[in-house]
Amino acid sequence: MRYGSEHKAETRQRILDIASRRFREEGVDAVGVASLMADAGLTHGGFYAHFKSKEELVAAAVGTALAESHSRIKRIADSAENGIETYIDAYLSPAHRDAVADGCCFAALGADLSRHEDPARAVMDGELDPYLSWIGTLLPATDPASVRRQSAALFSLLMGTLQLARLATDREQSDSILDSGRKAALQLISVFQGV
Amino acid sequence: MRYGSEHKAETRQRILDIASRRFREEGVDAVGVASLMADAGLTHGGFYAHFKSKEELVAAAVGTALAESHSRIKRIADSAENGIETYIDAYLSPAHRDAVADGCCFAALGADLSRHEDPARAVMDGELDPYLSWIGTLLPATDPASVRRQSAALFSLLMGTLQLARLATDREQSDSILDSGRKAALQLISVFQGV
DNA sequence: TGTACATCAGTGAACGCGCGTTCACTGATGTAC
DNA sequence: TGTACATCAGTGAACGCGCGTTCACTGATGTAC
Repeated sequence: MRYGSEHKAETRQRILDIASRRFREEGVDAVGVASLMADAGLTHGGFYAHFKSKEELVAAAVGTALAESHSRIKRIADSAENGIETYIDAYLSPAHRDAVADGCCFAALGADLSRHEDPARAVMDGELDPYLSWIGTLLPATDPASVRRQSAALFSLLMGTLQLARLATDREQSDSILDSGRKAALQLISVFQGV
Repeated sequence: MRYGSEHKAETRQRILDIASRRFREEGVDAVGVASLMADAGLTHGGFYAHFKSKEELVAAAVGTALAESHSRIKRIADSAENGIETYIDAYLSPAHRDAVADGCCFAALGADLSRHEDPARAVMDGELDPYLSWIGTLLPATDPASVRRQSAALFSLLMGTLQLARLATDREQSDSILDSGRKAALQLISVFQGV
């Protein structure tokens, strides 16, 4: 079976897209290579024509997940009039809570990956700084050190809120956790602005 | 080998203590029954004299972990003059960041457990409300609904900050994330107090 | 234009391994007589 | 007090299973002549 010149790259991308979604949804350990390849319409043996190991796939898939979820939320926030409020609302929306597979990679896999020193953790660690810097661009400008502190705190609040909302089984309680986080985030922004 | 009357209960507790620490440190899936029993000085076969299944152990160990880490931090905060500040400082201390095995169970296992509907998740879910209520007792009293919202937001900020600090590989960056969270938490408290 | 060959993405059987779980067994101790 | 027996926490071999990984092979297509 010989294929066109872009065929292999397309297959690799298909595996990456599926992996980046399923890892967030089910956790890295719960998703096996064979099951992943089956989802891509292939058999497990072919996997190693695309990746050296599962570890390497995890790192690449985390990179894909970070890039994808961040570019989506950046697009929403950067095009809005009030970027920071739009960002907060999108991040703490019930839709984001319910769409783990397409959602924030830090919230879904951060606690897991922080346990090991492996390539995937390095990828996520490396993406933290740029992401916090981007959040900084949405904040009222003061000195860089303050912006950095404020970005970190705001994102911590959002990520923690999202995870708590995902943990709560009761729908009403979960919704109210999201509301609490949204309100507190806006209050925090006000403090940052010196209002 | 027949033993004294409390012997079996002691063994069960020993397994639970080891499991509650190792699950937080390494993750539930990474800790096998055999390895756990070896840590307790026993062989794997005896496990099922104490627990019906690994799933049941996980639920019991999560209960132990929650009870232990909460009672420790409550003791510290409740005995202090300014409970809420003491709580924030303890939760966001470098010591807590570095002691995953003895630390907050929500931060260590929350994201993992929120993926399944199993007994352990139910245990953790059930402990969330009481824990947020306790945080509420440290907050300046207003109406119950506000206190609840404030507790949820404060804890989200703390948990998110702790996880982010654990994710960051660079020690200096991690310390500064903890500082950011501490500062933001205090600012949030001030807003809650209407200062 | 037609034929022979090289390519290589994908196949699927097989590998060693560790997992959770089961079960016949052990043997030190408590109890009954 | 001494003997026979019951108890049962813990042992360790064995189970089926799914994991990540390897590898000899396939066969449709591109290339060379």
